[in-house]
Amino acid sequence: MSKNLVIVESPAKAKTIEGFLGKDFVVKSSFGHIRDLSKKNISVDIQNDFKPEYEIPEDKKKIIAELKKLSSEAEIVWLASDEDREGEAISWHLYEALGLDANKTRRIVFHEITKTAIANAIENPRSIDLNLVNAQQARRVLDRLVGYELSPLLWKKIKPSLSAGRVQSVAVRLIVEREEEIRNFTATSSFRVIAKFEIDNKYGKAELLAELSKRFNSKEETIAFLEKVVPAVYTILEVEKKPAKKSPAPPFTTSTLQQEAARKLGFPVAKTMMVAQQLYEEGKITYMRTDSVNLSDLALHLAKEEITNQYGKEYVHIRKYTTRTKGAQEAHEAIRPAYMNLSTAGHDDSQRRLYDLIWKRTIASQMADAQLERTTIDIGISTTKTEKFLAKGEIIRFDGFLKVYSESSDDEFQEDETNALPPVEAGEVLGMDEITATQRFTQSPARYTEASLVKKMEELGIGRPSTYAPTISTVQKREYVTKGDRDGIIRHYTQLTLKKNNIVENAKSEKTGFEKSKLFPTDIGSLVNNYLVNNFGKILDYHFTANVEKEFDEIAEGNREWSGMLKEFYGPFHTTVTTALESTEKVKGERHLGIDPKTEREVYVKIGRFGPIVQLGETESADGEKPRFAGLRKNQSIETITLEESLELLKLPRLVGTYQNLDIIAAVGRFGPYLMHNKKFISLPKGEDPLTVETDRAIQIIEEKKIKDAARTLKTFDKDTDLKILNGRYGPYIAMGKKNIPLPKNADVEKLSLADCKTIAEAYLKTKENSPKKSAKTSTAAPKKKSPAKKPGSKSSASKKTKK
DNA sequence: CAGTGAGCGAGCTTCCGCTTGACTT
Repeated sequence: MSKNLVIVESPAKAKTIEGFLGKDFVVKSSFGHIRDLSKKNISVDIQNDFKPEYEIPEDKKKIIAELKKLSSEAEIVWLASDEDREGEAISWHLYEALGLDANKTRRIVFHEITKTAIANAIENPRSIDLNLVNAQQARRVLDRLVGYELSPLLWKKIKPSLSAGRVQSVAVRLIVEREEEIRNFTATSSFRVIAKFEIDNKYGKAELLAELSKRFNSKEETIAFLEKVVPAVYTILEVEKKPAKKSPAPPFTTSTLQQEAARKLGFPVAKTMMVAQQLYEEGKITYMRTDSVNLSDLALHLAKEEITNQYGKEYVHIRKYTTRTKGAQEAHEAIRPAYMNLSTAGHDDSQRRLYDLIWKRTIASQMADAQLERTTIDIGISTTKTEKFLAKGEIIRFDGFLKVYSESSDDEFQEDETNALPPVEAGEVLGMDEITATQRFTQSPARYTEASLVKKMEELGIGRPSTYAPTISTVQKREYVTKGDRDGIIRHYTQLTLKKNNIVENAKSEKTGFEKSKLFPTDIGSLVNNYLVNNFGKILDYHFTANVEKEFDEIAEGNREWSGMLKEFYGPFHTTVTTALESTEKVKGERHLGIDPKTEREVYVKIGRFGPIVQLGETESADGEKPRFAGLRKNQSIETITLEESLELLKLPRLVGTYQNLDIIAAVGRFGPYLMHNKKFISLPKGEDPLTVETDRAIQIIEEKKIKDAARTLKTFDKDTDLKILNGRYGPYIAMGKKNIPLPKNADVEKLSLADCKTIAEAYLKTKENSPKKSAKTSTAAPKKKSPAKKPGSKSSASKKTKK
């Protein structure tokens, strides 16, 4: 009906813009891309200049139908997707899929969502930039070729359902190599010497801590130094004061928001994005997937007003930040509050905290520098010329932006705390209270957190704001990487103290290396990575993306033909894939650990069907004896396990003792350590070791489990002991043999007869057979996927989220 | 929920980037 149809990418944006344009405009959203290569096969005609075969995915058909109808009725269709490579492609796909008429189609772009910006865009339409579209097609096709040729290779060589891609494989590589660095790291130690001086001058009494200009590598050197300074006199040589300043960090991009929300609020990146999305949809913040640090003029103006009102005009310093990130496309503004004068917003705690962070960061970015004064005091030692003590301090003369916000750092081991120093003057002689020399160790590189991995990926130009969080979830879903904690280790160190002319040595210990929510590579992650790095080094290269981006840019500028670029890449790539496929050998990452002294058989560690295992003996041995296997424990890995640890594992299953004339066996299975008694499995509680658990304790655990099971049993039948009604996590259910059948919500357990149960069970199993695509055979391989078992009759059997 | 590991081998898995819901678990 309307004269003008405007199509943007996001519905929230559509709503805002519609308000700015008059009645003659209707604004709709495409919800992102509307066409793509088919998921089922590679969908690229390689022989025919890599022609992509596009289709409209099922969930976009309704949108396309609606847009088609509206566009046929409109006089002018305005394609207003983002002004980057992907946005240009969206416009082109819309043009093609909707069958638009060139004469009534206009391409417009705007950088900020204000009435004037949009009016301005409408005044200055252009046509679709096909070079930019082709650059996007090259990107899309290259990613498809890499992903859909490498993944099947992994299925064949390593394990089904694995995946590889330009982005995810490099992300995994970063984590695997960081782990290697940590493993190869050897800590060295040095002695850090700190003196405590007593000041007593015209300004009063005070204490002054100062560090020696040199660290000693050995205890002997340290002691020699301390002995040398026993008779020393300490004099202040110089007091140097220097002005310094600190500037605020730029406004948030997706990546920096994820980092700060992780550091300051402890949010995983997926949570940050979810909460930001909620705030965006409420109109509280601007778009949350952006690589731009730019703020609109309107935003700057309002920030200035807000800062003046709240803190005074001396706190205002309007700044224009420029993006230095590799490959940034800057189709949006930085992430900022929609209304600068709204200092709090959000419906729940997470929303309020994230909004607060965004508000403060944005406001601070437009505030004055903090003015500091850094003081260094040099303290001379009368008995040596080669060393001196230094005291460093810092005071804030003008807080500026620090009044509102200060950025956190990833560095967990910041040792230098800076505070104000007491007033002193050159020439003063100081009283020495004590000198402490503490052995300090160098730290291994830190494991990545989700957020620090995003930071690294952004630096390398790998991935985009819309994919950081999904990529991190993919590599975890594939079990290449797990998020976990590491207990620290106790480290012993030496401390030497000089006090009242005596040198005392103390042996001390500290806990070090404790890590929480860090990314660890799994064995399969390392295995896949090593295989890919060895065979596809070019793609796994940290600079691969940056290099192809340069070529995409050439295509975008019209200086290069896109199918030619792909041909150059695909030729050698495909040859490598083909040769790799020809060798039929499976990749198992096998390591030979040595020989078991008892049986004199070889011990190996490798990846088995269900994960890493140790193997005792050959698969095809001359004496026909079969090998024995044992799974690795959670905190063990193929790369680090020793022969001794492997032999320990091979001691299982082990006979613990007997109870009620039946054997108790301890072993480790798919779900961790367990006891087996009377053909029943009983998980070993945390802290119990299957290798050492004793009979008495085992009996206790078995009895506890029996009591628990009894509490779980709601009803049994004498005629059929195979069928029971139990109480589970999701309410009462029928346990029939190995199958579990949930009971209807309103079922009265008391009144149910055996026949009733059987009827319910049969009905349930029947619907279950029919509902999934294929009838579920006994699933041999990956038992991960569960068929969506619907409860019969009740559609709204909404089981509320279970908290763990 | 469930507690294997050999070998055979149906039928399936998979990429990156744009965008939101409609669904479980």
